[in-house]
Amino acid sequence: MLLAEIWANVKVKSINQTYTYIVPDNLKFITAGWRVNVPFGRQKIDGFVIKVYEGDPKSFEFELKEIISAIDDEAWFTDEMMDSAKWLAEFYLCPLSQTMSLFMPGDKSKKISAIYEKIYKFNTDQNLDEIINSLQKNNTAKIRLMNLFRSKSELRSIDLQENKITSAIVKYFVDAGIIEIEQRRILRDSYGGIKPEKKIIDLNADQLAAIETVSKTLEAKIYQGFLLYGVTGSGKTQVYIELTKRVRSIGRRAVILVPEISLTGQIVYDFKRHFKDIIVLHSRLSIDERGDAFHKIRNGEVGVVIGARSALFTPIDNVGLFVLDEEQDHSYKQNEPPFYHARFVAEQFAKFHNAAIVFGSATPSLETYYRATLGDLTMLKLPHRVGDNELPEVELVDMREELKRGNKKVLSRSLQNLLKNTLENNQQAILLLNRRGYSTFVMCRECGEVVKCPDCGLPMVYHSDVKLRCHHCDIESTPPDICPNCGSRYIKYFGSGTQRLEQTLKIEFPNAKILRMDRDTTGKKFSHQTMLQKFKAHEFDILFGTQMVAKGHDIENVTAVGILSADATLNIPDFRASEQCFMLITQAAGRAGRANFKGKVVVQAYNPDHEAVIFGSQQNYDSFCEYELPLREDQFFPPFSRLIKLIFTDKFEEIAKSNAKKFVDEFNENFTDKNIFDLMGPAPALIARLKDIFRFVVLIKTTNVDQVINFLRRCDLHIRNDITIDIDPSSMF
DNA sequence: ACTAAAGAACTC
DNA sequence: AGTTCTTTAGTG
Repeated sequence: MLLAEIWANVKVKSINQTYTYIVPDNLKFITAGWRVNVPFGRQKIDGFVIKVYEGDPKSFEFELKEIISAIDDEAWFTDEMMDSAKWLAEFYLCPLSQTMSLFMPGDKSKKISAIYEKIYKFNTDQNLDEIINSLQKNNTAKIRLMNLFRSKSELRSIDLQENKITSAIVKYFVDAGIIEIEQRRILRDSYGGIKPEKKIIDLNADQLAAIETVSKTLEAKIYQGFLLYGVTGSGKTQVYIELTKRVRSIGRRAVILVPEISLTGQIVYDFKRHFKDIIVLHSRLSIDERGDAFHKIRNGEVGVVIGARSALFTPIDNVGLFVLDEEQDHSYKQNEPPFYHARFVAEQFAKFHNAAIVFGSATPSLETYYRATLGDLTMLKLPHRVGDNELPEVELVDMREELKRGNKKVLSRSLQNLLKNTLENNQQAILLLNRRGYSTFVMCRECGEVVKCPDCGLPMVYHSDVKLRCHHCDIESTPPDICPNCGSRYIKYFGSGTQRLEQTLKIEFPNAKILRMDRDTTGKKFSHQTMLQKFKAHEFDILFGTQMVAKGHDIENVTAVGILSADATLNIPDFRASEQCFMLITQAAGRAGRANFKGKVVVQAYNPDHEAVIFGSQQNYDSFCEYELPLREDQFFPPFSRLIKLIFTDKFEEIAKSNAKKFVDEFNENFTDKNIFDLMGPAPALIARLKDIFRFVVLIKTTNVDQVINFLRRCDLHIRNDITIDIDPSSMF
């Protein structure tokens, strides 16, 4: 009898195996990869067919149940998708159902509702002229319909409507066997309307050299990783496009990843100039839209997939090129189960496909940059801006000085003047508010001193119960009234109050049109893009908002950029604080003066002496690396190690803590070489108490992740509900 | 002795 | 996860 191994699509860690079902006669056609409905205990659930084979149901100690039905009309998962899902589940220590769900639009198996339209075709056995001659001359509608077939072989209902042809007339020809009706699936495509003009761009020598280097790998059809390290405005997108052309010309496909939905607009537009068979994928599309996209990809109609990290998980085959634009961006990390990092997954997939992978950035992550210096990735440099536009002039403003001179406003006098001049010249400005994520800290506005933990030196985090906590050492204290460093009373609690900027701007520049852009104002699918388009069309003079205003769009008329509290990121208790601060300044500064005008940037900081701020203002990536890398090596942090973050949770603080401690002891017994396996914690998580559940963090640092992952599996950590495992986490706590 | 509530076990 | 079986706590 035909049996099937099914993986239940129930995202719970304790179900960590396949279940065997009988394949009923009416479903004999199913194979591995089909999605099915099965009875499971007292309920009906959906599941994935892992294997189909001949077997004897009586050889089981229990009665086997039958599969109820198939969900789709074909196998949903290709072999490649299943292999990838298996690898993901193994590496990220999560149930297979979780990683297989990544390859579906929506996490419950749902049949994609296809839309069909009628296509009217002329029966080619017939002679068009003879038919028209045979029609009565006064029946103009019938003649009109037949004449339409002279120019078109197929008609759609729009054509009939436009020519005022009723269904009765169509029916006459259908009954006579002259017209045939075909149902054809309509595939939704929200980006279908974009039809840019072709534009020929000359490539410079650096771009050509990069293209040639990667092309050799493309032609050899082997795996190789590249870092395309190009300053802002150096024409990386053009390199991606040329490489995509090359990979298409040898009959293979390309996957282009961008960090966020908001960034797909520009790159899709650029790619549409050169390619027709593009599909755009991201999580904001409706389930059915994504389903249609999968359908096209599965049919081989798509040559280029562009999208956010989820665009990795499609039925695409024969991929020759992966591109990760802005590879340093943290959006590539999924901060919920299965906590995958698209940068790492894309590289693994490139290995599966024997494909080239290009990581592009003006400010590469230290991980990627370090690998390139080791030769693990091939370094490709684009050191010049296209058209040799000048880099903007950057002025660093010491906000402590501003206060001393009596300016208590959020805008320094320099920035104030810059904005004034910009508006007078009818040019545009971007202001970046640096919100430091979820953590808040306490700082002296006079000397820039931040309250730090006496034990480890990381900034202490301010909590609403008026206490400061170190999230590394579990030490508490009360916030000081006067600065412990200089005795000043100007103590400021950073973390909120950023909304005031909009009011300030309106008062200072009453005639300027101001556009605010942040998470709250960019809800809908395209509003981010429409906002940018409006700003680009100069409907607004000043664009201000959080991080997202700093990211990859070029607007020619922007000549001024201001970064407020540029160094606030430094006070996040995380080893990447400096890197993030540096990146933010560099990226934001790169927005100024991209085309014909030289730009000017004002960077406001309370710690203008910090290397991250100095090198950021100079846009000097190499010096920043020289400064930061030895510090990382010292502390055994990435890129010199990889991290695994474990979070132990429990209703009782003591239990969470002691479970964590128990694990730490077990780990230390197994791994004695601290140069390869090191560990921090347990420490209370940044959000130490979430919904009355206590959370403790253990951070493993290692140069041998695979060995640690195997150890975690041996300890059965992956099936425990009270533990979260995050490999390559984006933050420490 | 009985019932309600909390935990553990199981789902082909 | 959702359901059922098993153990424990609570009650007069």
